[in-house]
Amino acid sequence: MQSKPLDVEFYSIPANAVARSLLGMRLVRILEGARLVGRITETEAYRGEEDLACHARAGRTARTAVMYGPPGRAYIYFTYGMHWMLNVVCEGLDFPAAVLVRAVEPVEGLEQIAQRRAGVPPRSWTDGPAKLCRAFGIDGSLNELDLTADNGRLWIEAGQPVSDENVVSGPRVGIGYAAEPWLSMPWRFQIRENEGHRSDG
DNA sequence: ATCTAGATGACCT
DNA sequence: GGTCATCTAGATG
Repeated sequence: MQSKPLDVEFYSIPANAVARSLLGMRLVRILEGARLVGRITETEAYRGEEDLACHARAGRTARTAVMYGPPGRAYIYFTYGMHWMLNVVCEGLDFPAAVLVRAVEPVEGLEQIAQRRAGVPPRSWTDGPAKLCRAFGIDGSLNELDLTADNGRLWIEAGQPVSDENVVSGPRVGIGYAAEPWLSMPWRFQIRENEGHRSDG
């Protein structure tokens, strides 16, 4: 399936809407000549300086400057001393907003992914924001990259859209420091089948 | 299945 | 100097 990167329009709407729409889209990474593809299954939206969970709550800094730039760029940051996180900038110029890609389902390039995640069970290869970055070789060198351009390294393509009945939304993860209403804002989205792994009956 | 603690460095106050 | 949009291994039912 050959496709073009999603265009700037896709990212020019409120970040929570982008986060919802990104479910089912395809994250594509060209790494050492190999093509890795993952179906996006979980996202989170962060929007504005008022959002106390958003990095931009501290205003424009060296780190958050990307979020104030044009939509469709990658915002990739380092945390916990060892983890990279992939976000896509959303909304308009000078309004800081982004969507964190929290999980994907491996679709292509399984051999390369398996290599990068050696010793880890397949189910856990890309089911977390830092895990997928490791599996896809995404790090700070790709920060600020334009994901709407033909950059030959990283972009997002259209995929099979997910219907509302198959989407679960809820509060964002790991932001316990934030006050209400931001703490409970339902800006985390995931595909229902990926919500939990229970098989009871 | 669920909990806990440690890793490890950039970032903001 | 404390905090962090996390992950993993290890211990416990």
